[in-house]
Order: sequence, then structure tokens, then C-alpha cells
Amino acid sequence: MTERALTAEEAVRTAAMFKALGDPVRLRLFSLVASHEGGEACVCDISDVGVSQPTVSHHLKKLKEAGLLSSERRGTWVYYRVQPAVLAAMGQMLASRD
Amino acid sequence: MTERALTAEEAVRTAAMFKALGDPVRLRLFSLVASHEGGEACVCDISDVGVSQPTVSHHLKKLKEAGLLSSERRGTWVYYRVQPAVLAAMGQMLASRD
DNA sequence: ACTCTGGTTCGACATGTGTCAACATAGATA
DNA sequence: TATCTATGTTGACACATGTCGAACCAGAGT
Repeated sequence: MTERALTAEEAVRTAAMFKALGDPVRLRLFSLVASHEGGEACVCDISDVGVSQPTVSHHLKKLKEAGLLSSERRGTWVYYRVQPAVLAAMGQMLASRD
Repeated sequence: MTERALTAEEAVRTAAMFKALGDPVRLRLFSLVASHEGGEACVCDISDVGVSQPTVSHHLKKLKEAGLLSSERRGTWVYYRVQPAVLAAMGQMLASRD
């Protein structure tokens, strides 16, 4: 980030990811998935964040659309897992300080 | 982020920073300041991002309120600079993958 | 004091966003 | 097929947000 300025298109794409983490409920859901064993979590494991179940589902969908999470149905339950590459890219972008 | 889940209060504080970078115009302004020589930039140097000048000022204020930028008036011009500590903390949080 | 230039604040408007209750769907199991 | 449980979707609402033009403020230099 300190080496060169972002182009307009880069800014649009990257801002969408930051925006997805820019809500307390979403950030918490994301961190719950990320910190869960195996890097994935069932919705039933992470749905206690103080909002209703439809709201949880809504936020998980947003995180998915932003490319930060992926989901997979296994039988009755749906499991979410983080997309490590995207996460690492965001971190590296912020941390590059030279 | 992968080690433990965020508490509700942590999520509120951290989400505010991500939210500040979650707008394309703001992210671009921020990267323009961050990539400018000396780590600081005059508003006149970075005001060409496709929106009106009052809008630029509005976004710079938001970035300031989020703790990501600081501003200082020197004579006629106002200079903005990044707050390295906050930036590094965000990057480290995303990049910690163990 | 006047004026010019750089920057911020104000007021207003359209659009986006978070939230919930109600409804819908997918699998499992009887 | 009927039904129960776990998730997702829809519709509606209040509220937040991005944007602009107009008005305003702060220094510098006549």
C-alpha cells in the first residue's frame, strides 16, 4: 500500500472486501469461522452473536459474495470456511511497509 | 484472527477501521496518502479521485475519525499522514496464519 | 481591509444497509 | 408421505451513507 497508489478498479475490488469486514456482526462471524478448528464451522456453531438467525444467514451470504468465505452443505448442516488466499492478500497489502 | 475469536467489543472497534477502508474512494485516498513521499500528502495532491472536493474532504474526515489518518495545517495547505501503528495492527491481524 | 485560493461544514437528497418476522426449502427420519 | 430440524429467502422498515452545491472559514499577499 505504501509503494504505489491503487487504481480505481483495484480500489473497487479491494474495498468490497474491507466493506464485508466493516460490520461488527460480520467481522465476528468471520473470526468465529477463522478461529474454529479445521478452519471451518457449522452455522449452528457460530449463530450466537446477538442477532436473529435470518440476519446471521444474511451476513454469511455477504461474506461469501465478497469472496471471504465459502460454504458447503453436508447432510443437515452447512459448513463455512475461510478463503485463506484472499485473507492473506488483504493482510499483506496492509502490512507492506517499505 | 485464526487463533481466537473476537469479542463483541473488539469486533466493534476493529470493524470501524475496516469500514473506513470499505469505500472505493476512501481506500483510494488512503492509498494515495500512504504511497506519497514522506508518508504524507497535501489535499491538493490527492483530490483527483473522481468526486467533488467537498466529498474528498468528507472522506478524509471519516478516515481521520477512524484513526487511520491524521491531519495538520501548515500555512495554506492541509497535510494528511497515515497512522502506521494502526495500519500495521490491521495487517498483522489478517496475516496471522498459524 | 480586501480578495484570492485551499479546505471544511451545511443542508438536502437518493441510495444502500442491517434487522426482523414470516415464509420457503433441503435433508433426515419415522 | 408426513414431519421435524437446520438454513436460506422475501418483504418491509428504519436508519446510515455517499454525493453535491452553496455557504463558510483560514491564511497569504497585496
